Amino acid sequence: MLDDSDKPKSQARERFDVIYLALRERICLLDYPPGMRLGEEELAQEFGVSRTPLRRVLSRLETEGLLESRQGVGTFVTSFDMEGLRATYRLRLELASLIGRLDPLPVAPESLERIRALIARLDRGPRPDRREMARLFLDFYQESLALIGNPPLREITERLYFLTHRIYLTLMPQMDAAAEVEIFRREMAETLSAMEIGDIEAVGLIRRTHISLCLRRMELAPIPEQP
Amino acid sequence: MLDDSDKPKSQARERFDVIYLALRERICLLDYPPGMRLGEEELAQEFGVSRTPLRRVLSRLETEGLLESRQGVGTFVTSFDMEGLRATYRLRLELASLIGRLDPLPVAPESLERIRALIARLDRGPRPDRREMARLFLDFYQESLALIGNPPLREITERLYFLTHRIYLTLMPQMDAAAEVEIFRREMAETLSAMEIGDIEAVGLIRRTHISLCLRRMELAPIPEQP
DNA sequence: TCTAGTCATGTTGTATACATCTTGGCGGAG
DNA sequence: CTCCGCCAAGATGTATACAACATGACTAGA
Repeated sequence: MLDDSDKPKSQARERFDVIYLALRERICLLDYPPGMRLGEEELAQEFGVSRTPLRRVLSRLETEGLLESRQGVGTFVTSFDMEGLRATYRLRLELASLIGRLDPLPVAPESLERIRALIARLDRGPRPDRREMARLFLDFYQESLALIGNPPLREITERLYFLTHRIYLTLMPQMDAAAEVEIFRREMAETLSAMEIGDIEAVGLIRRTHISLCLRRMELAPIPEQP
Repeated sequence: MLDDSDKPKSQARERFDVIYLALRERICLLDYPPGMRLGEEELAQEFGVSRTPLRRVLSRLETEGLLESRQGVGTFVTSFDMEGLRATYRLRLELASLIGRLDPLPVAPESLERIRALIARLDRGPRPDRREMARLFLDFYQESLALIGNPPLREITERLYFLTHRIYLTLMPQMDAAAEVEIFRREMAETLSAMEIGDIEAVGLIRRTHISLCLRRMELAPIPEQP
């Protein structure tokens, strides 16, 4: 999705990508939490464009399930009930085991370095707050996506991550924060080991395991979400 | 995708769906073949709306990979090179085996009737032309989709079908027409048998097999497509 | 004749004004 | 006091005019 290929993009498409990526990141980092209303006019002013191109971005985010527009009311960040969350997680789980089977890409040395840096960021700093955790998750999964050589699989995996991982983040405060940090640290370390020996299949299986365990922990979390 | 749930849709969304489904079907049936240019003004007039809501539909079809807009040039129906086709088919193949594992839905009796009617349509009539075949494929796969209880999996499976099956149709004239018809007939009959005993897992595996064989036959077809 | 430059033409992209819809508050009748 | 209905305000959806852009034909020069 949003191929970062080197061919020149038109200026219009460039603008679209900037706004799209910015809004998607804000939703993913919970700067725009589920249920929040977004004002089209306000956003258009912020990015220095009219409502027309901005609405194009919002429309796409809506088809991806991140937003929901209701005429006369507003545009809102979506949430998930546990049933929808479970369905999506079960699919993500199956897709994870495919990344090693469908055209895996070779591991880039810089990718290993970046993951080591992420682990160091987690170890050195004090206890990270939720937003810092969200940022770390995002940066880490970017490296995972880089291993997927099958274009539609990469696009779908990315989309489902942005769709559901933010819900996990909203449930984090009701979970054992220190434990979650430690689990994430272990996932990064395990993934790094697998990548170092070039075993992409193992990377997929590690991720599959953690997606499954993550879903289980969410199901045990006390408060359900209202759609 | 485009949930046919019974809750009332706003008038705007209703219009969007009508136009979206109409254009997607035309692309899928090769009424709009790969490479064809679509005029926004012309389409807007046909559907009795202005360019604004029409462009919303075109924008979505573009993110789904069915269209490609270039400023100052036009909006074109996309094609695929063999590499992209192979990647997408390999993913479709893996997804097919999931439909029996992820929340399969019970078989509706009317669905069995409709499939029997499709087989009868193929047996009674004369040798069907390509467009009639495209219509039969579409109607048949609609019944397959109805078995997928996992919403994101159903949406993705549907989207990838509309994205690539039309390419198979463009290659059909260079293949053994009678053989292709017979293969399709057998797939429908096999699927019907599996559905009659409620074995959705088998439905998925049958489909997986035929997707794999279909890709192989396409790879052997003489003329490659230009992107 | 060939070639390079110019511009007219038609397309998609953008800005803006207006239409349509939902919601919440206000006010009067019971 | 309660409840029903109306209306005003603000949101998204739509229509239209204009800008930006790519293409091909045409022309002038070598």
